[in-house]
Amino acid sequence: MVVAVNHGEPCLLTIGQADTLPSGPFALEHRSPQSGLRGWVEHQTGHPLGYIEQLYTFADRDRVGPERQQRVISISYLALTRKEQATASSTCGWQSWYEYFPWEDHRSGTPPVGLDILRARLIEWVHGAGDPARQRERRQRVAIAFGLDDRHWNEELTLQRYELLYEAGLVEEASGGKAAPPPAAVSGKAMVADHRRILATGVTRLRSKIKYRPVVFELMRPTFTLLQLQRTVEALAGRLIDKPNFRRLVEQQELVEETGDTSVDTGGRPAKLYRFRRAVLDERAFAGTKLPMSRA
Amino acid sequence: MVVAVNHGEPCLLTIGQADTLPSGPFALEHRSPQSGLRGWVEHQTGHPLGYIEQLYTFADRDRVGPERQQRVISISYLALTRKEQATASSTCGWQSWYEYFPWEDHRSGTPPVGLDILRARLIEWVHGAGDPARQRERRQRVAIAFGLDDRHWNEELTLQRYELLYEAGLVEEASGGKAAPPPAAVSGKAMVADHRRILATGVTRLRSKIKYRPVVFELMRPTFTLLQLQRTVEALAGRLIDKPNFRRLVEQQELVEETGDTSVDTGGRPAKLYRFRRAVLDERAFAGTKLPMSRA
DNA sequence: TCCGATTATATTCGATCTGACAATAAGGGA
DNA sequence: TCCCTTATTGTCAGATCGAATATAATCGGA
Repeated sequence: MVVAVNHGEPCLLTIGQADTLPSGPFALEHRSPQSGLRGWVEHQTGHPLGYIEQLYTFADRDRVGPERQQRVISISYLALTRKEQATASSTCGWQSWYEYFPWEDHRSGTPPVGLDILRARLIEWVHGAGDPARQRERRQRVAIAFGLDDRHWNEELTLQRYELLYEAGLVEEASGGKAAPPPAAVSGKAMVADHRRILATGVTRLRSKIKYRPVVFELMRPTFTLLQLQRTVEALAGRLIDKPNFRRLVEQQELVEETGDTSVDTGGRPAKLYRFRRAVLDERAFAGTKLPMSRA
Repeated sequence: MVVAVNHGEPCLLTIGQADTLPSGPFALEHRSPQSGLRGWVEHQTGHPLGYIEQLYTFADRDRVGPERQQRVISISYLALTRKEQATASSTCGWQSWYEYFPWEDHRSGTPPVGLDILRARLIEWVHGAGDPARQRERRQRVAIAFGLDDRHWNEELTLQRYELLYEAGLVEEASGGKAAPPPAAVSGKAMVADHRRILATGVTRLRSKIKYRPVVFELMRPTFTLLQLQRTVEALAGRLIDKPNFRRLVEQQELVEETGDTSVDTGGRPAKLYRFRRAVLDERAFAGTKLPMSRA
């Protein structure tokens, strides 16, 4: 799963009909899967991968279907890069990840269209459970994941939300029969096999990671304004954050330093340009970073 | 990596000469590696594994040595259980994990014996680097990981500390030549292959996880006092925490409920017995938990 | 039975952090 | 010059956290 953010949209490198994550068997010529992945993607996109993290290893039998009895082991990775110049080729392209998870984008301030439809269908599913105990359990899981009652929307629950929708048969991949899922504009674009689940895993991981590790900078150009940085974080988190508070945290942690230049991009007062202080990668690679996004 | 805590010591299930983590190939009869692991351990210890989490998948070539050209894929897991009755058999036993990492146990209030020796040897290693730039970089890594200068000791850096010691040739596994490592009382008991590194990975993961997920309870008996709970957390974290603050956080998060009984274990006022509120596993499985251990 | 040792439990206080909001600064364009 | 837009700085109240203090209950021995 290769991620970049451009023009405020979190993008995803896909192959095929934009329904497949880049993948492939890795040969003995690579010392590790990581280096194999790195070489493959750098060759395809022409841009180096700044950050690679292992996501999860799937080794379940029957993962690729009940007919094959051989076990397939898939190691999934999350990689961050920058989408620049001519990277899209005939074999791969970039897609906004909210095409696959329309309900995850809360940056407009109001809930995305279709979220209420999903909530209603989920409530139906809750009532479809047999005994009351199971109903209560389903009801609570939906309430937490989708912010029912007066709960806050928690953007880190992407994976749990996808799993609930899958269980309720509300995404196309869950073709166990039952009722038809809502239209794609509501339930999102499907992917092959369990790729969309891997994607949800990556989104969840990334959304929690940006809060305590300085990984956002892998997605930024060498110099940037604080608002650009904020927009990138918002793109990943899928929600708006307070501008002054964001600046305060970034500055007091000394994550960035001024270049001295300013940018006059869009109308308004010119913004100072900053660069990431590479030094903190040593200082704070473990030490931790904070972002202002606890509740609300 | 199977972990339990008994009598305030974090213990580890080992096989062989207490230098090997339980492991083995898994067969097609298991639906997933998880279920294979669960069955294996439950058969050995007679106690169910409460919690299993995937740690990391190693797929590097040459991992088992340069002679074998076949790639070995190892998926490592972290499992929590309780050490009860007759679990130790002839094939496996429990070891305190601080036997492998003596420098990680700061529960006495003072730094463990031998930590200063390691620090001194690490400084030697820093000076052994060729150019000054590399020296500075090593120096900073050591300072962060081992709390040099006036930095706080960060108990979550177990893995980074082990990797530094390995790089500096101060643990037995790093037999790349060079000087002999310090005695085992200082540098800890070695394990076969990279098992000690996996262990360090698990310790790091667990120490950070207990701060935001209610996993400690998998290590507790059905009822317990708040001090027992605190001692368990301290055993994992390797440091002492403030009693009133610990109680406050546990109570205000409604993680536990009183049973009505009291315990008269050691002298002093009887302590109320509590049980874990299973309900929060649904409520807060994602929502998060907090423990009072930010800084020193 | 009284006292002190020991541990449990409850409370307080101040420093810090955080979220929400307001105010001022610096450009561009009509 | 006025106004619109964005950048940047500042304020303030509530929540949180770490540290320390105060009170309660039991046991064992004098």
